[in-house]
Amino acid sequence: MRASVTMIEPNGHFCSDCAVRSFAVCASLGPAELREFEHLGRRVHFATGETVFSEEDITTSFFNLLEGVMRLYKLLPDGRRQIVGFALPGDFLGMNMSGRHNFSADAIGAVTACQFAKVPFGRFIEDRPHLLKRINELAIRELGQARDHMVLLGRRSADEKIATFLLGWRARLVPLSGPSNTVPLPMSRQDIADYLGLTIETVSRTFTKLERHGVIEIVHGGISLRDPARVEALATA
Amino acid sequence: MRASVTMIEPNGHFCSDCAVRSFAVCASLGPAELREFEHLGRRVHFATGETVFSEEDITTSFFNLLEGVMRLYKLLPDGRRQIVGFALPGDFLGMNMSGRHNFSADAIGAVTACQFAKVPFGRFIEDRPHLLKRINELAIRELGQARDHMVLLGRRSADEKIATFLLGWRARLVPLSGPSNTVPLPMSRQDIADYLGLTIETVSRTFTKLERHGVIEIVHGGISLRDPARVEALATA
DNA sequence: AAACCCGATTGACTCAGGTCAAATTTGGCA
DNA sequence: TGCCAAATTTGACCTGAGTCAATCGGGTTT
Repeated sequence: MRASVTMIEPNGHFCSDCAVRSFAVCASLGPAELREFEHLGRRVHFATGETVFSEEDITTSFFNLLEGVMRLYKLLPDGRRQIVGFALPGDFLGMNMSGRHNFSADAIGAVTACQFAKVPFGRFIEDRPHLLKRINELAIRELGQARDHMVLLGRRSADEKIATFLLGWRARLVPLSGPSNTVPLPMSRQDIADYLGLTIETVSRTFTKLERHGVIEIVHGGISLRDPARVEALATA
Repeated sequence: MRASVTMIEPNGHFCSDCAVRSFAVCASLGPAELREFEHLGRRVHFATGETVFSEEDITTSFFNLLEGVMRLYKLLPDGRRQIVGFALPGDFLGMNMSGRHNFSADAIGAVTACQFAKVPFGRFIEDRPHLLKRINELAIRELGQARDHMVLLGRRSADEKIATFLLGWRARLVPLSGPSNTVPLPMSRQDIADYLGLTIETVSRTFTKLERHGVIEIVHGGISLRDPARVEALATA
């Protein structure tokens, strides 16, 4: 699958009319800088299931996700997988300025991203401390999320994991598509299981149980929160 | 307990003869800067079990750990605890430049740290991009460790967790006290359990089992690796 | 040196979530 | 429309780790 269907568009795109501009890394750039920045990135596409980069790769590119969803994961030698996060439009990937990526990333569905070569990007940052500061902020925010996820993985029950996941995912979608009680789930049950440290069967059973209890409704391509307060209660407990 | 026995030494200490200087944040500073930096920090002490800061506190200080060990953790409303990491000399704590700490930190045994007030520290960084870069590197390294720990919490068995923990902890001690097959464990069994997402009983039983099998030996204040290769095998599997 | 405390260990039993094996549903495509 | 392959759900059973309840030490106090 790897890099098989990747396409690179040679023609111009403009940062100024980029959908994710206001919350991505580039939010910290002024109009003049943006012009220069524009020439550093090229727009790339990935097809469903394609691997964008692998954990053992040394970092040669950074990506700014524009459209679609990606799963970020690590594998154990025997094939067990832990998904360490999902990336959404506006997310910046590959912050390892040196060394290797320490996780792999696949496209879930079609993905568009803005790709930057490591060296010119590094040079660009060099004399722009505000951009570095922005990247630092993003790293620290992710670190906070990572710690929250450790609590979930280490100390929460299956029900709590599912409820917390639904609310967290819904919250992440708000800036992209506004508030809603219907949570689209583009990732598979297996992906959810590997994100929450469960098996696919437990994920499925938990959804069914919550539906039987009238807490959620399993809809096509997602979950509808029938009783958001009860979901919240499950997640807090 | 909180801040009860804290002492602040008004008299001078010098960064130049600081034990952790070579691997702490300050490693990125030149001699002249170091002089200025010296005036920003004050040396503080914490007694066993004392809380240095809590997750809900808004960040007003950063700490550079000089001596001792700290546990960094998050609590669920019902009291369940997840330890998200242990801090050792040279570690920089409280990287949230704005907002609140998102974890709590207690001293395990007596601790000495270098404390910086947020505002002057922020000002100092402002026109020193190399320091910001250093902090960024540290954040990204921690992010990598956090992801590794997610894999452990979500996908590894009790035996694997214990083995991985022993090797990881031993590796972290190398720069501080050199390589050794005897791993000191200053933290309690409960701390280890809360770090690995286990119960204290499982931690205890697993240590006993490994000792029965001749893989480790439980010594006063730590664990001696009798058969490091076997521990390694357990951690890799 | 007896009494006490507190962390650690051990034992017996339980159960949440995993495993294995069918159904069943869904989606793609000829 | 109908067929195949993959994803999801469901059921029956099992087990790794949790729970609950004694002990066991080692260290400190009196």
